[in-house]
Amino acid sequence: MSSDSTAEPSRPYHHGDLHAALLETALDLAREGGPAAVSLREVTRRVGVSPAAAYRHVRDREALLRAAAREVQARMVVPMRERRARSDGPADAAARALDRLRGVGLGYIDFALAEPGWFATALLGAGDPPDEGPAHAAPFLELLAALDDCVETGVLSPSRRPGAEFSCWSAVHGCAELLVRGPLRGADAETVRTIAEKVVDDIIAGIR
Amino acid sequence: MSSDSTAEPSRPYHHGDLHAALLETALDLAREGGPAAVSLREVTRRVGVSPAAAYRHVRDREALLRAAAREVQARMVVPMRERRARSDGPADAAARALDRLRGVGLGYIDFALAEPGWFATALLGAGDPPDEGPAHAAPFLELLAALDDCVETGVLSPSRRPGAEFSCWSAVHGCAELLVRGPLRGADAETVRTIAEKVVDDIIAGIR
DNA sequence: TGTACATCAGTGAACGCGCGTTCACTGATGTAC
DNA sequence: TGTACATCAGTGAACGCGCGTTCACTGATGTAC
Repeated sequence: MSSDSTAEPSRPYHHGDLHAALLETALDLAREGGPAAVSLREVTRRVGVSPAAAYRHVRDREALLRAAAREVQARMVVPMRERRARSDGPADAAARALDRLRGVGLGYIDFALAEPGWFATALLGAGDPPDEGPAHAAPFLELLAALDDCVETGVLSPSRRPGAEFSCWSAVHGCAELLVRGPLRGADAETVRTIAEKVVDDIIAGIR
Repeated sequence: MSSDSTAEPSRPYHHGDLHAALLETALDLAREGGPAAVSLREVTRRVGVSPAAAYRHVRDREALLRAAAREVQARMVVPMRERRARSDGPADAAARALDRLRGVGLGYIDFALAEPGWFATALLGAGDPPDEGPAHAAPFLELLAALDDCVETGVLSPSRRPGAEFSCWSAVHGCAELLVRGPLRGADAETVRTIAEKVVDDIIAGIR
């Protein structure tokens, strides 16, 4: 038997883990309506707690939003890694490195298309607080690793490596904005796919 | 002698042209704080008119914001054209076409850096209202013309022309976001310049 | 094992804010005779 | 040229909204004796 009279299972004490619940709910709201939809009042309302309760676990609204952004960045990277793990790709290392780089780019764009609310939130994560490095967001690290892989396998000349991450990130991020918020929002799936692949292939050709 | 007792020069009747004043002030606010800073109350406050007065000239806040966005797009294109008019560039047509394409890309990024508030506003201009075509924003048209010029002068093979505008726009827009709001915001001017040029050159290399 | 106490997570009410939008109005302008 | 009238740009007050944040509090929990 539970120690609770009502049906709620295992709430150690007051709420259990309100901090986690706030973060989870902030993610729900960001997913539905982007960062602007994340308000402390709506978050606490959904969790079933008074607005003031949030302040026991979170400095202010901005801190919660930044935490959510960091979590989104982490989730962005999951499909990229899965794609690579599946890897029914080519056998030789060079072609595989290239395929990986392509996968990072397409994974980024796919994520933006599948989760526009989260995508809009993610940018806020690379914030000013000193505890987080400047450009250490998870998807960016994934890109750096893929590029290094390309250099190691001879796909990319070492002399062309410096700054390549900025070109790749720019093209792929810009493409995502173009398709999600820009003039091409609402294009049909086939067009979207074509454009995404062309942008990724063009920038890879450009940095080589 | 003016017909006015106070020093105000030439106000034909009530305000003169409140519509223009509202738009101009909306642009000021967008410039200072991006689209979120454009509120009808603050606009009318600055113009010195009651909030309700705005509704004689503008359907609602969103309509004013869209009008401002369209105006920003138009202004974005001015420096690009000036740069081209100065044109102390190379003599032969092919190199000049390439230079023009480069100029459009760098002009886009420079504008974003110089006017981040306006830049953030511009995207809202390519809106759903049927009076405006979908992808007919001024900077985009400038890009199309530059690309066509490249094809005509033999810089770009006609077979590679289709879709090239999306690759270029993606790279350049993504770069602007990277530098203005993204992980590289706050980088020193020299770094910024280097990255902007590399991104533009890489994508041009990639589409050829 | 049982009781007194300290802790601190969550409450409820309130603060002050700014927003978009509406409404009946008023008063300056331009127009018809 | 002068007067009555219609127009309609701008007013002022109010509507209802949601927000972030604070405060003194209360009550459930864990702890010391």
